[in-house]
Amino acid sequence: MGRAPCCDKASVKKGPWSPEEDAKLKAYIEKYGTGGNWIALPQKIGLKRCGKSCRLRWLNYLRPNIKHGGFSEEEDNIICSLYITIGSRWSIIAAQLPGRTDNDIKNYWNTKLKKKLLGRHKQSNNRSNQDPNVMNGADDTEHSQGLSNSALERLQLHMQLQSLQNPFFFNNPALWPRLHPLQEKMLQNLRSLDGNANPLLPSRQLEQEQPIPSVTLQQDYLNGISSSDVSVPFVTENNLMADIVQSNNAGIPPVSSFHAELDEFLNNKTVGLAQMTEFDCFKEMNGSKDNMVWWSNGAFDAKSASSNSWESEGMFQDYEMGYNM
DNA sequence: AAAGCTGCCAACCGCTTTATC
DNA sequence: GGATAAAGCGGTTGGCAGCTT
Repeated sequence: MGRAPCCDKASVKKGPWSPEEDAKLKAYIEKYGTGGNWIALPQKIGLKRCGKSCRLRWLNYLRPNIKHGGFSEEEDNIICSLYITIGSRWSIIAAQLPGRTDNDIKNYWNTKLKKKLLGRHKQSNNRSNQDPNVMNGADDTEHSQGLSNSALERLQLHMQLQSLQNPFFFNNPALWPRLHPLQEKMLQNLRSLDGNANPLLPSRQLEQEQPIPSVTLQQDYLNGISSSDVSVPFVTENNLMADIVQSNNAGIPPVSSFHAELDEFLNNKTVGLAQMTEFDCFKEMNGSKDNMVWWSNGAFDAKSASSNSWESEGMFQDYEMGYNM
């Protein structure tokens, strides 16, 4: 038995909003607010619209200070950084970009930014096909049935940036940081799908080849640091995010090399072998728990933070999906 | 000039989370 | 603590505009 519809589908209007409807909704909300009940709102003002539709229209279009289009490079950087870090949590990403809506950012990512990043790398990687340690472009996604596109994209972006920016580092597995077991598992799964021949993924020995229950993995991930190896912090998304956002909130240029490199990358600057600064996203994430202050420092509303924080089980879905294959 | 293609974006759908009783 | 309703969220779709052939 399904859930009851929020409104009478037959009697509500669908499709684009007319200027009259916009004016009605805007005038009412500006005067009285939403009254805490979107469902009842359209009836109050005589709109033949679903409450959800009204809410969406207000949030994405009518709300004051909404910006449309014209994303700046700084915004590109933030979106890209956060996407790599947390995936398609558009509401969280939007919370870091004043005036932007989650829908806007989502559309922008899907139609432009993703192509700008993955597309360009596809070209650059085609030129370096001879090197099995250098990854291919986004098309390899097709070979990875079962893995979420979001997780895969993020992984690809991580690694593509690594390989582009620092071939020396990338070709020397000994220099690689220790990954979280989940991340290792994802890499291994990706490799195994291609019979280990997928040039997207360089071969890398797992240090400990033993099955880990997903519950344990989740717990480890929540802890951020392995209880058995405190000296080598795992790659956590939180720490990178804290860096990215703290830089942004302070209104100062980003201090992280990740940001700088990403900025350079987005601006299509050439990076040669001579420029071997250690571009290491992972290193950026080796912060302390203090970095977590971002989550509660008012950078975005606490409700959003709580409902979307790492303690939400959903964040592990991508990883688990890969692990459980 | 017109048909087909592609990119973009507003809006919808349905699932999940949160709040309330 | 469970049931229900509302809100929030992310994925998907439909339609329009501009471009290509």
